[in-house]
Amino acid sequence: MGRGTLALELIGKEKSRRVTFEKGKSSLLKKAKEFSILCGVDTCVLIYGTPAISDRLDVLEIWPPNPDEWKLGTELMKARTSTCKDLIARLSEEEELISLKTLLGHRLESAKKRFEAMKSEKELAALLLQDQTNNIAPNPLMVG
Amino acid sequence: MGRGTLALELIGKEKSRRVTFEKGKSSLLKKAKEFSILCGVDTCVLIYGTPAISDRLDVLEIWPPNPDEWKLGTELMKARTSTCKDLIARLSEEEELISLKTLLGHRLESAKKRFEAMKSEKELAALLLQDQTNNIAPNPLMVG
DNA sequence: TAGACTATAATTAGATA
DNA sequence: TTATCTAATTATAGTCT
Repeated sequence: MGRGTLALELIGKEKSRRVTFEKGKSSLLKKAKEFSILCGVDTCVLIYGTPAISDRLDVLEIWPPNPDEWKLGTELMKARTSTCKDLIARLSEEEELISLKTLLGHRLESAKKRFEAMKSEKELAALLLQDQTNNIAPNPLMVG
Repeated sequence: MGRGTLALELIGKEKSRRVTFEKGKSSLLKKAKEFSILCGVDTCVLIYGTPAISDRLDVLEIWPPNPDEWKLGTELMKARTSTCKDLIARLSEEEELISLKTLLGHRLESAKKRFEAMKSEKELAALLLQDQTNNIAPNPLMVG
């Protein structure tokens, strides 16, 4: 599209790829928001920008934004993210399991073990509280 | 867009809304696929089409398609869905928790309890196996 | 009912600042 | 760098089959 036509394959030039990534991400999320509002359906987009985009870190981007990461509480932001909360609220127990299996696949087992390893409710509460005040640190396993 | 311009609000007429939903879904997923290929990033889209679209059932749509639901094993389909598998494979433990918190939010606790209630590895294996052979049945809690 | 058409709106690749 | 511009292309709302 635009001045020239692009083949449907990985963009070779890193600079062009990064520019197209930033433009395309905005466009995709805008489209998802429009679609969600016009049709009254909850929509969620996950983008895992590595390694073609970020050569040093893995970046998992989630739309609508993670409620834990909200810095401002304006009505506008609340409105923009309400669909995600509704989605969460309406997920049944079975659908949670289906979502988990789909998104986590064969790593379901390790997630289960992780949950079981949590000794107390306090530990979980502390973890949730921590992410509300700090940015999410790059995972040490992924760096270097 | 098109012949007229549409306000950014829920489309009132059910027929128009359903048509826009079908068109918009195709467009959104096409855009996601293009974005994913051009920029070399893994992308996942969840659409929860209820109750504005489907008045009787809740329909959770996932792109790329849920591997558990594949009926055909062509190379094309494998290629189209490989990004989702890669996404899953590369999720770190921390990122799993972040994803879980975002997608499940306040229902994290109930999911945790559900996992803990599973008595043995055999139970989980049986559940996974069951969904590979059967279609996912509509949740009785959601119907009627 | 679902698909094709099309005038118009929206997007965007490359260029430029 | 990051933002803006714009010709070229794609998407689509309403209409017609």
